[in-house]
Amino acid sequence: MESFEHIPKYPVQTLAKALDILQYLKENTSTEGVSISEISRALSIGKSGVHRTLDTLMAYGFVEKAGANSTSYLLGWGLFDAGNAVPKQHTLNGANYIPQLEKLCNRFSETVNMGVFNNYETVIICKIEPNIKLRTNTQVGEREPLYATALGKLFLCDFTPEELQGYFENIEISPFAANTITTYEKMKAELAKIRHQGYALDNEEYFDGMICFAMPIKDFTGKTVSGISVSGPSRRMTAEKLENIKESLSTVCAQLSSFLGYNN
Amino acid sequence: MESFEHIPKYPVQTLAKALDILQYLKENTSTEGVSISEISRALSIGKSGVHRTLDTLMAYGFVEKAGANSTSYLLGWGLFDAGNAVPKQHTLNGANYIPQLEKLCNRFSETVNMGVFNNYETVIICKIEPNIKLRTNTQVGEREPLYATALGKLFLCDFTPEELQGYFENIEISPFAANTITTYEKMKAELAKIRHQGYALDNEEYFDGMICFAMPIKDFTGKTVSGISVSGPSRRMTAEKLENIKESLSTVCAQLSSFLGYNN
DNA sequence: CGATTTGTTCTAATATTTGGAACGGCTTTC
DNA sequence: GAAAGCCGTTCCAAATATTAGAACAAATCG
Repeated sequence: MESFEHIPKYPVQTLAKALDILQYLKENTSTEGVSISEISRALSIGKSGVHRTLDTLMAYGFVEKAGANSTSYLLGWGLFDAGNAVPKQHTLNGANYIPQLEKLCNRFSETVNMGVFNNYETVIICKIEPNIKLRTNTQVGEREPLYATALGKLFLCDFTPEELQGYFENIEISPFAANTITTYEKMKAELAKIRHQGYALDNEEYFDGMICFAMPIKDFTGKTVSGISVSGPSRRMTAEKLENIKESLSTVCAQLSSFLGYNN
Repeated sequence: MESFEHIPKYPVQTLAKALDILQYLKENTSTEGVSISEISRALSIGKSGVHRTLDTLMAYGFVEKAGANSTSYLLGWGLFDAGNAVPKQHTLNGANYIPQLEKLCNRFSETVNMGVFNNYETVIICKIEPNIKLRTNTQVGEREPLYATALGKLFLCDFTPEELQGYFENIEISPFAANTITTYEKMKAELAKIRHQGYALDNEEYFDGMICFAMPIKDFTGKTVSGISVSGPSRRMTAEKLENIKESLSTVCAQLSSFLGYNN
């Protein structure tokens, strides 16, 4: 996995430690926050260093104290804000794609996801659900593995055989569901099929009982920069419905791709 | 103005510079990215330092290169990721407020917003709309000025007269709509009224033809940390309706405030 | 009520960051 | 087409900022 990540030649260690702390804070799920001592122990950084780092991060709103008389820390709204600025700088921003995703959601009454490729994972950047009461496991901002999802396989299509092999050698493969593709060879064949078809199908490869149909959005270089998926329970995703989804998605993705300068 | 910000006793300067760079990157609106030299000039940090810092930030996905062969930088999806984790661990999260906001939205068939105070602006953290087809200009994660909105004025209520004056001297005032309050004196009177009433009204101060009613959520220190607003076209926001909104919001905000330890 | 653990402060030793200079590649300009 | 300028990148030694650990008071636990 390391070979895929960007490794700075001249890392700023102080900053790296601060980002490690931020990452550790992010993994906290409670609203109680995390104490300085806990961070110190977990990351093997001196208490005083953690203290000073959190103090500085707090000045920028990236972390906050957890509340009442708490001395524990949470991620702060300044980080929320900064995070929400990210999509605006990326190429698809001007395309006004959300109404299109909503139309797709309304038409098929299934969950519509949009994802981008980042650091050998898919980041869900937009999610439209048919019924607000039905919540699936994934949420905006979360990451999904490439090899087990329809969106992810679209991104894998841009990998050379060597890159794909490297990917499979470096990541930890988990059989999430009945049909998860777990070997390089099978994936190679699958990707060939996807490239030929122009769409990807996740047939119970990530969640048992769930099928996901996805198509790519490409930029002017032909690279798949994003993708849209429609997913639902297998029994509702009939062949006929999938065919209709394919047609609709095809139109939307072609339009967004041309927005990015993709021809043909 | 400064007195509001948290000033670390022992700042980690290296980290502070990195966060300055991140903030500068955030202000960029284009999809072209920002060059190392530009950042270096703008923030008076040596080119090599900017380079090394960006390299480290890139390793964590907080920034990205703008394109395959580009040497300019954009905010990265790792930051998006981190930002989306913020609401999940915030104190109000445990209050499970979204259903309450939805109830408000359903009851009045108007847009319900929730905002928090951060860095002298309001950050919209949740937005519930009665009809998905009607879109207002604001979106989750975006910032609104304090002086022109109902939510913002709630936060201004915590300012001392000196702080308020400093605020008005340091920000750029734009008359967004017919009734935008643009002077310190008028705002001072308005805030006194709001403090007395316990709610804030934006009567066509941000968008012409739009009225917004807001009430504060306070934490254990009595500080207004968040607020909820209901907004709609003036003709629909009758006195009677506003009275009903006031009652409903009052209940919800009191409940959420007590959740944060606010007494009385 | 004693024992532990917490956050915070301080200091001196250390390792880190720093900015400037140098380099090669690229674009612009004359 | 040559030269000048700007770019990102690398390197280095000087100097600064960070670090870990100890010390302390306050809070928590048994």
